Amino acid sequence: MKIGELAKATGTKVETIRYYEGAGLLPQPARTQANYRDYELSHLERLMFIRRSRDLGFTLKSVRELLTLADDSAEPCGAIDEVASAHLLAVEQKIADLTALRDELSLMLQCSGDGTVGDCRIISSLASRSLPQSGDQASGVQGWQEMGAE
Amino acid sequence: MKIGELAKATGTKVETIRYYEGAGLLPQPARTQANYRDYELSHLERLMFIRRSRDLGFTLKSVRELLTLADDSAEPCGAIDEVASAHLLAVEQKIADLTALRDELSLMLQCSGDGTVGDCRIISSLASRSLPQSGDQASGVQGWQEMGAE
DNA sequence: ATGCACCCTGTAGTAACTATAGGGTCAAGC
DNA sequence: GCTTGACCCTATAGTTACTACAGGGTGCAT
Repeated sequence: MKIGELAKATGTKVETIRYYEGAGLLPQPARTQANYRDYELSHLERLMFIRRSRDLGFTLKSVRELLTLADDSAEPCGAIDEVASAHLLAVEQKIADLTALRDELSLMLQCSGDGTVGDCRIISSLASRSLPQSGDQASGVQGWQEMGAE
Repeated sequence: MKIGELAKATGTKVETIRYYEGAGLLPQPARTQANYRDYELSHLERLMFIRRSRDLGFTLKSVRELLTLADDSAEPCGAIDEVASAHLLAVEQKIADLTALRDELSLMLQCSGDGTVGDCRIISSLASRSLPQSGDQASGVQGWQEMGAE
């Protein structure tokens, strides 16, 4: 199957598939005479694995790890368990962070939009400190930007 | 105050401050004879605003918008309200996504690590489809990676 | 005068794609 | 037989929000 078909079958963009190949996640397929990529079922399956893992929030690094582990099917399950557990923990932490955030945001939004900016609660709420809470910068909610609050 | 002091006072890295200046979020400060940046209180306040907004998950683009709105303090509060509400909505969506994710992950993890990879539930769970659920690729959980599940 | 902590600019690297430029291939229709 | 359009190819640059150099200057203390 050609790359466009594979893309459609997995809901992936063509460029993304080529990117995965370059990143070593998807093995290089055979080529047709015209130098088109020619995929087989195994590629489809592997790509579905990758996409599903990504949907579940695993990084490509983790996916690579999972794939390596999965390829060696004699390996004990423990290593995979570890990757997944670590991820679950991270997800739970992220949920906790976001919940705290949501509470703060909705509190902030009690300022309904009738006054002017001068006495806007949101602005003063954002301006108020409480910032270097625990000293470190890299803590807290980070790395889940571009959620579309423009 | 010098850039290092400002950094310490706000829990921001020096490079990040310079980055904000380049990105037009922080106005260019005066310079000392030695060409060192010389900040004033207004810079400190503005930087705190930026950091707090970032902590609350606003993109730099949104922060820029909020700052522009805040600068014109005669403006009605409505526009600010809009930015913040959109963000709150996005956060709530993200929480819902992550919660669904967590449930799926913890279900997956019922496979305790005693078998071999061959019959690991995690792998087969990841391999199973359910992928092009609603046809579009850009949906679902996306953009909150590097949570450390390596 | 020598070390050290701090400052400067400019560039490249990170993650995971996405988009663009500039081309080649294939099947259909006129 | 030739063009049109949909598809394919490679290679490179752009995105977000930083972070990390490299290579050099400054200020103060010993």
